[in-house]
Amino acid sequence: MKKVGIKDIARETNLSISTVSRVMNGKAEEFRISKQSQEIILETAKRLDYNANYAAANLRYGKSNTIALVIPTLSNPFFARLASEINDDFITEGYSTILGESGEKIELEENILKTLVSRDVDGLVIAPCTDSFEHILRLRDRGLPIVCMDRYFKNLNIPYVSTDNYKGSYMATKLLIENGHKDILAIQGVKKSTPNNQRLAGFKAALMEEGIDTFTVAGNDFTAQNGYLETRLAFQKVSKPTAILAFSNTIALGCLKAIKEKKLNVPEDVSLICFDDHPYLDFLSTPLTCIVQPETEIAKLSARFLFANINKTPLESDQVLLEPSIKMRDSIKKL
Amino acid sequence: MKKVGIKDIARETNLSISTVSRVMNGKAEEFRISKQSQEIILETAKRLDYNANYAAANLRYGKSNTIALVIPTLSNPFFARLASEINDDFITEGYSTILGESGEKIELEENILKTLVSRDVDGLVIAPCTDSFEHILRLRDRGLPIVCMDRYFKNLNIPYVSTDNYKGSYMATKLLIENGHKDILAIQGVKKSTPNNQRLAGFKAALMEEGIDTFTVAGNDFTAQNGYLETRLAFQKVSKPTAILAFSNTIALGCLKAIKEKKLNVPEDVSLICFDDHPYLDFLSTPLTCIVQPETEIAKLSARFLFANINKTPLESDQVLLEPSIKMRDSIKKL
DNA sequence: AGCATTAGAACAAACGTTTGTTCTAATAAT
DNA sequence: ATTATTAGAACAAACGTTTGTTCTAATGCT
Repeated sequence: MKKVGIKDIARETNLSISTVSRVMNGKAEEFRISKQSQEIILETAKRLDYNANYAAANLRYGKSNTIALVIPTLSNPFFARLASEINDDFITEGYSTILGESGEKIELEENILKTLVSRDVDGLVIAPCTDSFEHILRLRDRGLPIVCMDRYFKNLNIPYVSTDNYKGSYMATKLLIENGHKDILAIQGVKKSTPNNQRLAGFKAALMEEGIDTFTVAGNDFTAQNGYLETRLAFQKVSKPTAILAFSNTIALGCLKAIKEKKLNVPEDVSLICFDDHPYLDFLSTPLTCIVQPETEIAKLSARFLFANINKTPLESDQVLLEPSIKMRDSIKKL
Repeated sequence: MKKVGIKDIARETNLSISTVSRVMNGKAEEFRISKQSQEIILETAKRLDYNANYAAANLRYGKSNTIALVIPTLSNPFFARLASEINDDFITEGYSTILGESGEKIELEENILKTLVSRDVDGLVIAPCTDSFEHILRLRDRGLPIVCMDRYFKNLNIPYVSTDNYKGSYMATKLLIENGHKDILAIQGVKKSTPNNQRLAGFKAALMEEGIDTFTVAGNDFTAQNGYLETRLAFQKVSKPTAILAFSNTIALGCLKAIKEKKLNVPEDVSLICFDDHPYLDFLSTPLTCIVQPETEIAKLSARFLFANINKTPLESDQVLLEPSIKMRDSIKKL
């Protein structure tokens, strides 16, 4: 692809390369380039349709104006939302985002990070897919600004922003219990992820507090399939749960499918509550009560933390858990 | 960020930079580097945790191994799906994807494309947000491999892959008519996009064929809000539509909301059919019949076309419309 | 008039690769 | 023994910027 460079403009205007460079970078005043030269340069730049070569600039300047966003998958609407929001923030700060999807596979995640270093990204926002962190730490130790989003490492002084998943899960479980449920099935997502662990802990803590020790935890993926399978399994047992806590709305969708197949209804036959809000939850046959995460704030804060890190602006605190809330709809039955 | 380069390896091994480069690029045999040298280079590369500097390689080699993906927004699940699928394909071909979201704003789209050129992307897959194409053509004329995905320009010999939206809309409308509907409201999305135009045309053609001339077209955005607003408006009129054709499932969600507010039901009071399938459609209070697009194939084919273009492998045809299909659920009432 | 200052711009090195060319031993051929 | 060949590797230019330094007129000062 033919490109018009700074050099072409220099030739065209009979000015030097450095002069052109300075004008194009807004350093004209600083280097007292005459108004006249400035004008003629800007004009020919427009006329020739000049495009800076970032690779060259990057090489020289040591900055790529590029940020890596690494998430499990865009097909989970929760992450798609986050990605969309944070991409916006990156753009407005003058960065482009390079997308990485780990597909919840640690080897893939490691590979992605490797190529990112090669691409010389200026920062990384990641939702790590497991609890392994050596590869991330290695980058941090090399000085790459990093923030964990949604998923994080508690004891690793890497900035993070996530929801207080423990609390969300605790609240949801309490709600279920308050409504008389004593036999609750929790269908979890990816086992080694922080949110999942926290949700599990919150779930158990709430049960413990109420002296309930009959519960089941099943599942291993934030997918509808997982929700479907585990729900089917649960309903084959003799003692069926009266309520299900799904660790994501995608999982809940699977639950719904299994429940429907059994010709059962929510909440008459089973109560259901799940993590992550979504517009469609309002229109399901039974609108689903859910734990909502403040996605926009998560994205905004993650971006803020990252740029603080990049620009070396000290920050009071860069590890935060945002408050979840519960959106009441109609999927919980009072027993 | 400190980085280990080819130079460090050269110093460490007492071999020359070029030798190291050749080994790292798998050109060892070609340049008859001794087995011994190869081994020692590979080993120290691993030991030092070497990371290629793509910016430098790009500058020299003129290739960035980067592809730009420009879509309206990730918060539309349809595009999120496409993005996820095609990102996969890019990765497996050894490319990274740079993400661009136009937010349906042409100025933004133009800006994005401008910075992409600067970033020296090797290719572009775009779902253009309007019918304006000069900025895209300019890139094509400079030799940038481009393919349009979902949205395209009919007479512009830029490769594209999309669904036959005319047909999809035609089929859907026919279905409605066959079920006795004569007063149909079409709620459209972004007006100047090809899919929207095609859907509109298909809708009208089907009506025409049946000699029906009472119909309404409203709306201007692929959002739930738009669907909500237009549905409300429609129900304020004296002659209410008996069926709605929503140009996206996001729009349909808005319809549903308005319908629910009016204490009406689908399909008893209004029939509803929409574009784009999604798992949650199965679990709505009334499972929605929809026109499904072959997203995976769209992504796969787009990637194929792009790489054919990049690798200059001639292609029989690179402008295709894939077949839509209708997934029957329960949202259409026989009048 | 002579020197110092300044405005305006050019020069040239450097960033980390890739790659065409050249160099140096060692081996093979005569 | 001398020359030709070859294996193995080093040299050096180039990619398009950015930026510290240097250059050249022109102006200001005494």
